[in-house]
Amino acid sequence: MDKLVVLMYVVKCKFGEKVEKNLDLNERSLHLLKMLVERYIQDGQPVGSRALSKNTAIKLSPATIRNVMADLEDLGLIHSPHTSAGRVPTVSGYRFFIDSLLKVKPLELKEVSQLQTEFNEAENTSDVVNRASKVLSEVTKMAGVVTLPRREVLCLRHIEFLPLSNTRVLVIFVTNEQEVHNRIIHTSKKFTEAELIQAANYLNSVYSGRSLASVRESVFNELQQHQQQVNQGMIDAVNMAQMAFKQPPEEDYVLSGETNLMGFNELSDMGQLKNLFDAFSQKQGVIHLLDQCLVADGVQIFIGEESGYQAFDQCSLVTSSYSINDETVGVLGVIGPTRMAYEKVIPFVDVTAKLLGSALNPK
Amino acid sequence: MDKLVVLMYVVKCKFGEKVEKNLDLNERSLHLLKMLVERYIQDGQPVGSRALSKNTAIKLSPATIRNVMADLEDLGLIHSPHTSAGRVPTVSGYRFFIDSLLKVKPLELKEVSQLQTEFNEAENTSDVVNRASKVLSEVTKMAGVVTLPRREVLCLRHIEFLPLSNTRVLVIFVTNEQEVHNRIIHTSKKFTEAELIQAANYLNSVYSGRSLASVRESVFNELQQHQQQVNQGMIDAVNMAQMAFKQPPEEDYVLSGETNLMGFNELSDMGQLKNLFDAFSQKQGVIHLLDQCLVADGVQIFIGEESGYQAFDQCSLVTSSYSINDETVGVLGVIGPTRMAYEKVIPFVDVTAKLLGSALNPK
DNA sequence: CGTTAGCACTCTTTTAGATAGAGTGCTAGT
DNA sequence: ACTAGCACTCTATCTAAAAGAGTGCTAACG
Repeated sequence: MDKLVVLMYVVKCKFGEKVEKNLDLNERSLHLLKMLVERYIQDGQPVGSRALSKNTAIKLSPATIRNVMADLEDLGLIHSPHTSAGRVPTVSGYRFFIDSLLKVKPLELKEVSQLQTEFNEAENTSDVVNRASKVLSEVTKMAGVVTLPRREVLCLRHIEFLPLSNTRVLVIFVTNEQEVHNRIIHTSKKFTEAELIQAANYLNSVYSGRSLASVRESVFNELQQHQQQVNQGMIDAVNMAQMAFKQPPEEDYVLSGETNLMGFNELSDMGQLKNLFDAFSQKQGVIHLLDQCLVADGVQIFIGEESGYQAFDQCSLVTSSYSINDETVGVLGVIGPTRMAYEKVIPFVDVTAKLLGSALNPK
Repeated sequence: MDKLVVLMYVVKCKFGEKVEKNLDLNERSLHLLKMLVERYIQDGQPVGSRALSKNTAIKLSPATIRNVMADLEDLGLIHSPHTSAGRVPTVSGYRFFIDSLLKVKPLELKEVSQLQTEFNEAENTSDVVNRASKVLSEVTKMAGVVTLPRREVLCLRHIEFLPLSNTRVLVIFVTNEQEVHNRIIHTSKKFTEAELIQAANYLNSVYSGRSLASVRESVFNELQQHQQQVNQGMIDAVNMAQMAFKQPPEEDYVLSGETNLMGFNELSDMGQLKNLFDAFSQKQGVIHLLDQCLVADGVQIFIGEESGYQAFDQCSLVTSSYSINDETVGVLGVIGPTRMAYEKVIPFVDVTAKLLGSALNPK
């Protein structure tokens, strides 16, 4: 194990203002809310005033607690399923809990190093990503998701062209030492095998070792400048490179442990569950959601409807972006019921993101 | 649309002997059984004697029908969930129904040609396979599965080596005109880039255009024969080829419409469903099951526990192998509840397999 | 002898009512 | 400001009863 990672939790605080505004939310109310949420996360049952009162840390009668709870309900932080049930946190309640009340405890060194070992043997990018996803799901017993690192920052190692039928050309390129990609382009004319080899040689000599993004840029500039250059072979090569790289990188993610979600009875409504799994297999909706986490640093959390994605209404998503060489290249996270052990999941997701980043870092 | 396909249903008949043995299974009983199964497949409710009696095609009193049903129950073909419910087909009942009673109706030409169009635009193998899987699930509203074609019969187009760190070498090879594969091998010594290029050139000149299976064989023979040959470069090349190809081809399949299975209430037990989906993501169990269908021609059916795979206990699997150039290379099928419309699914799976085969056929 | 009508019986499903339990809101008292 | 007490509401559980569906058996019929 080489690098240990500094833990830092940047949790977005949407409701920061609200704390100021509602002065009636005194120390005691907050503490009660915290107790209530923690209790609910533990048991999954609506928690009543009596239950809270029995809690050692609180020496108030149920009646008093009821008054406080009525206030919290007015503020929309908790909610009663029906008259004679206890209270349950609302989305706002969870939000407030996470942003202002939750004391996240960093992982122990031992746990971190154990996590680290999961990545040690991995050979290539997709292997690392798979392991990350698997670890996320296995540790949390929920679903783990990891987006593949953005291709932009990958480093071009080698490119090659093979002629297909007609004007189609198979482009194979290797990035990041050992990741093989391929795509098919349609050229303006039919090239011979020799021409293609020559073109590849040229591109390899000029662009090998540079990032895809910079290659794309250079290629574009070169086309602009040398529009009517003498060396047609070079133009052809650059042209083909542009076609190969201009296609938007297909975004994708790796999901593990989806089936864990079938165990939670808050997700046991078959219709909802079907929606969720449909979302998983269609992918684009989830990708869109994950992309939103790409911009922010640190851990980001979507609670229930906050994600704005119907299928995730009953779920929470705890994500963190991960970086290679200080450049953010992907997102990873955990998907589970809104009632999850945030205080454990948050630091875990954070650390895993850091570890994934350094595992992907070319030494 | 170029080729139309001859339909032929070779359905394995496990219970062929039983028909002979039980002489009491006269015409009438068989017809009644047929009615019962059809009715049950339609409604999903246990069917009673009265319901069958009302059926226009049968002019028997409920009492008589009850006697017959008692016989059928003794034979283990149908079964009563409890005293006052109707009867439901057992696995044996379904088996007998499918093997001996079912009149499968071929698809209409129109339907076949419409199916055909689904494959027309597909460019490469994985695209074709994906479409096949999607079609299977969308038409049947159940889950569709297609194994990737066995690599053995693929034709080697091009091979290339790239040096990695230490003695590791990245092998890229193209099969079947445009399918790109890659793997990493560990060589006995460190090769220079020039050596690797030379090795690739040699292999390309000798083996290009041959099937992977034959390449593997030749490579093996060559190593045996020329053990102490002068040309070390050639030995190295052949050696690397062997390492690249010896690894067993990773079998895989494409699954679509799994979520359709969440809609059936015979599969609505969350525990069972979880098992099923776990099986889908672990893959090997399903692959093993599908491999069993690779040997037989035509449509094969596993009903409920017949598959011998716990997770599929509540499901039936209707499969057919598919072939390229008369060589069987893969399996495709439909997964759904045992109560499915076999008379439609069977011909559909059959035709789809034929179409997939011809879509994959290099012209 | 095969078929049918009749009937008692069994089992599930539905409905209803009663009861217990949990928790609340309100009021009055400390 | 807090608490005790109490009436009230709603859910969950249990019981009993009734309805419905279907069977198995027996005896009668052509």
